[in-house]
Amino acid sequence: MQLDKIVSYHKALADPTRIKMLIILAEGERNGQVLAEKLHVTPATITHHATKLREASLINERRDKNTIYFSLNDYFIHNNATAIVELIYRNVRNKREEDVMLESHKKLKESVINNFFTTEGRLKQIPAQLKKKLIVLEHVVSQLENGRKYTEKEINNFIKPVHEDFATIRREFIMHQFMYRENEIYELNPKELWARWETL
Amino acid sequence: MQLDKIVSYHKALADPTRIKMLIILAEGERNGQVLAEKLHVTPATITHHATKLREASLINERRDKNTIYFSLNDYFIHNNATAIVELIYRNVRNKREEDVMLESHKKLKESVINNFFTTEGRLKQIPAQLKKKLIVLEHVVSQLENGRKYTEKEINNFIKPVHEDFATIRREFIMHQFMYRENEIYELNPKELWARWETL
DNA sequence: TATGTAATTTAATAAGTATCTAATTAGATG
DNA sequence: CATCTAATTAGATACTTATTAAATTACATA
Repeated sequence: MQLDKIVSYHKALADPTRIKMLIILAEGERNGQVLAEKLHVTPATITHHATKLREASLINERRDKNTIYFSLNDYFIHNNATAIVELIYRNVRNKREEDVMLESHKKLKESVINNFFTTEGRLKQIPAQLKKKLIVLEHVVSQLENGRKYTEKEINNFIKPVHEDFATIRREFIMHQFMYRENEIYELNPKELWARWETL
Repeated sequence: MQLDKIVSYHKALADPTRIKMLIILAEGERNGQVLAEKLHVTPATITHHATKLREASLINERRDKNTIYFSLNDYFIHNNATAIVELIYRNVRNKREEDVMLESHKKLKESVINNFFTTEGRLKQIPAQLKKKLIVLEHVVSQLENGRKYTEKEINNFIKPVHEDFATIRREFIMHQFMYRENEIYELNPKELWARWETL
C-alpha cells in the first residue's frame, strides 16, 4: 500500500519550518548552519527536519569535508504533489471504467474464466482462440503487483501453480504487452498497453 | 502570507484516516454514520476529521433533515495539490527572470531612474520618450502592493509625493496596463500584462 | 596528537493530535 | 410533548512531534 508514502509526503510538508527550508533551498544548496541561522532555530532542529524531508525524498545531500549541503530533489517535489489526487480518484475511475465495459464483454469474460480454470485457479489448457487466450492471460497477469520488479525465476514460480508450461505463458505476457523485460527483470506494463480482447 | 493555508492543506492530508475518507467520498456523498462504519471509528472521530478537511476546503457538506452528507470539493483538491510547488519555486523564478534581463536593459533602467528622480525619490518630469516613460511608470507602480485593492484617493495620495500631477500618472497606470480599475477600485495587474519597454 | 568545526544523537519538555466514551444539541416524527 | 436519530461537544488518554541544551561523533587541519 502506498498510502504510507503519501501520508509521509504530506506530513513532511505539514510544517511551516520545513516549507521555509524548501523555499530557501530553491535558491541553491545550503548547509545546516546557514539554514539554522536563516530560520532562527538551532542546528539540531535542522537535522530533525532534514530527516523528515529526506524520508519523503524531498531533498538530497552532498558532503564536502565537514559540511553537508542540502538541495531540493525537484523530481519528487513535482511528482508527489499530484499523487494524492491520483490516489483519491483512482478507485472511482476504475469503477467507472468497469461500468463502461459492456454487459456482453463481462459475460464472455466470466464464462471463459469459469471454463478454462479449475475451482482451485489452475489453468486447464491455454485457449487456442486469440480472444479467449487474452482473457486468460489478463486474468493471470492481473495477480502480479503493479510497479514491482520481478526476476525471471519469480515469474516462473508465480506461473507454475497456474500452468506447468510457465515458459510459454511468460513469453505470451511479453508478446501481448502485459509485461516488459529489461536485463532479465520483468515488470507489469501500464494497463493502457495491454492487448485488448474487447475489440476483437 | 498564504503559508498557513498550505500548511493546513498538507496537515489535512497527513493522516491515513482522512485520506481514506476522501477515497470513499470520491465514490459519492456519504453521511457521518456510514463513514464511521466503513472506517471502523466512532462518529465523533468522523466529526473531528471532517473539521480538519473542511478547514482545508477539501470537502463540502449538505444537510437533509438530521443527516449531513459530505462530498469532495474537487476544485480545491486539484488546485491545492500543486500550490506547494508554486510556493517553493516562486521566489527563485522571479530571481531567474531578473538574471535574464539583459545588461544593456539594466543599465538603461538604472540611468533613467537616476536621471529622472531626485535622490528623495521625487519625479523631476515625466519623460516624453515612451520607453523612458514606461521605465519611470514601472518604477513607481512597483511600489504598490500586489493583490491589494486601492481607492482612487489612496492612489492619489500614493502618487502625490512622487509627482504633483497625480491625475496624469494615475491615468498612465491604467493606459499602459500596469493597473486596472473597476467601480472606482484600483488594483495592480499581473506583471505579464504590463507594457514592456524592453522591446521598444 | 590536539584542536576546531559541522552535524548528529540523546534526553527533556511543551504543544499538538487521534481516538474514545459520555453528555449534549438539533431536528424530525409519532 | 416524548422519543428517536445524527451530529457535535467535552473531557480524558495515549501518542506524536517540534524544539532546545548538552553530549557525542565525524572530519579536517595545524
